[in-house]
Amino acid sequence: MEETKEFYSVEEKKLARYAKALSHPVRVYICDILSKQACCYSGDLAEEVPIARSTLSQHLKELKNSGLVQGEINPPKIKYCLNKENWAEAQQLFKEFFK
Amino acid sequence: MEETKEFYSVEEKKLARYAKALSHPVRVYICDILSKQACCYSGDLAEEVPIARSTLSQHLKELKNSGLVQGEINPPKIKYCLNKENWAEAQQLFKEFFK
DNA sequence: CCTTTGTTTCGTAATTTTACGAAATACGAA
DNA sequence: TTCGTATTTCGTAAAATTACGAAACAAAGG
Repeated sequence: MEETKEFYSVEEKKLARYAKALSHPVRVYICDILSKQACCYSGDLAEEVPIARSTLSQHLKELKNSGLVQGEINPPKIKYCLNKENWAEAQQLFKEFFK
Repeated sequence: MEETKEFYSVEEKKLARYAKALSHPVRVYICDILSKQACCYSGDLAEEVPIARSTLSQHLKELKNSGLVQGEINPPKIKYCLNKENWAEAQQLFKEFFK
């Protein structure tokens, strides 16, 4: 079946993408931390969160792919922060969506 | 590994659940319609949306399970509406989350 | 009762997600 | 260069998601 070219709006697709990034409690938890206390390291999270480091790394990768989070290399650590611009975009999209 | 009993907060889990419900464009689309123009029937959606009726039915089921949407049987049709109470809860959760 | 209408459930397949431990990578320090 | 630390990627497995068409269901109308 030929994809009905761009049936969904850009906003709908963006919102779905951000929602997907937030569809797992650990990713919500990570964002909660990042939004409340600036940046943090993968290792700091690994000590708190009840999952394997490799799994945590996967979740961080997904958050990065969604655009909500960015990682700054600061060897040998990697500092994760919110991506302010995309965070604001997501905020706006959800705000519009719910009203 | 024993699940660290209730590691995530109730809010984090609820938000993840709502986010999951909104993690597919068609479900965002359906909610968009329901939030803008009251209720509608599965068949009305099926005519617009480029997916099989059975697949649409699955998505509606997920929206119902998440609590965002409710269905009223009105034979032989089923009328879908937003669940206002849960909608408001989700709105509030996302609002708090992003600020 | 049989048919039509609107919708969901079933069976199935392909893809994606989630998870883990082991191995790889990258860098600074000894 | 070798070691130690911090983190990611790889390989893999189990479970969930997404999708479809066929079959089932439920109620109204003939």
